Amino acid sequence: MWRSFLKTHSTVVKHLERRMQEQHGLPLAWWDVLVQLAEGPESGLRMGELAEAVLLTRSGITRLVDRMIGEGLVVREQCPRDRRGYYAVISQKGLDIMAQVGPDHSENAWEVFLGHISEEEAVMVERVFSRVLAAAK
Amino acid sequence: MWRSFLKTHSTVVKHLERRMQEQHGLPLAWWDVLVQLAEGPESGLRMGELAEAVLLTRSGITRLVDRMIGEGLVVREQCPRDRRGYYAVISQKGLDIMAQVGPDHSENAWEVFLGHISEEEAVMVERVFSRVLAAAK
DNA sequence: TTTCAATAGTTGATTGTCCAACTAATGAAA
DNA sequence: TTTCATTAGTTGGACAATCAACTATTGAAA
Repeated sequence: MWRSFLKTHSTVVKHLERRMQEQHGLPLAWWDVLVQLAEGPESGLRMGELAEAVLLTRSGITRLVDRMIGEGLVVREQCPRDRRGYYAVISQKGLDIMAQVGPDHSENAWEVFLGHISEEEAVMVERVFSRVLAAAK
Repeated sequence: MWRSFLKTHSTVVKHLERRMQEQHGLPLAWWDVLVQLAEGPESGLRMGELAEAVLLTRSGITRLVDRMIGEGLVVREQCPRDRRGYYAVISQKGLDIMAQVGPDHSENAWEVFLGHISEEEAVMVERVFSRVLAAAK
């Protein structure tokens, strides 16, 4: 069971990564960042919050955001209350890209993962993993 | 559900990785290789088979095995039937290390993952993931 | 028997992530 | 008010994985 968990993760993530790269030339990690920023508050997310949300270290997120700024998908804004801090904010171009990529990504995710799992199963798996996460915290 | 899947994977793998590094100074990937070789045939596994089993590319496994040979955990043996091919074979030292690491690793895996999942849940999750994998193949 | 596309594995170059060390700013205690 | 441990984020260096290109070998078709 542990092994099928690992293999499923690897297979599915690689599949989604490859598809998104082919279809839009976008790394999956960039998509994750865009989603977090779009779902979060208008003002953006602090670097540390974003790092946690996308499962990277602080230094990892610094560099990822740097690359995305280089492509104009994200903007860095200084935090007025705490001058050590910065917000990462999604740009209009970032929003445009999301609109293009989103439908394809959903279709891919459905094709390779969600489409093979029933409603009850999803609920069940969700419940199990939440329990694991709560304990690991 | 997708997100809890990703987060669980990340959290659990990082936890096991860290514990194994602290307790025995061994990367998790090395453990995976040792397990595959110990479970496989006496003669060892072809590089390509091993790559597939531990979810790496051929070039990835070449380098990983190189490192493990450097530490004396694995031996490379030429395949007599096909002179392009090589077997990776676990050494006595590799077997000794497994004996030391195994119990701790099992305990860690139980503590952070398996211990929070009931028998029926495990069966269920296994079934779901097998279905996903069969379709992705 | 010769040819040549396919296969096994390695290597060079690149990439993305991490750790450790660092700078700058914060805020609570003396 | 001064001090200093803590926190936010960045940076240099290391490392492991990838892709593309390469060598050597295989085996089937001409």
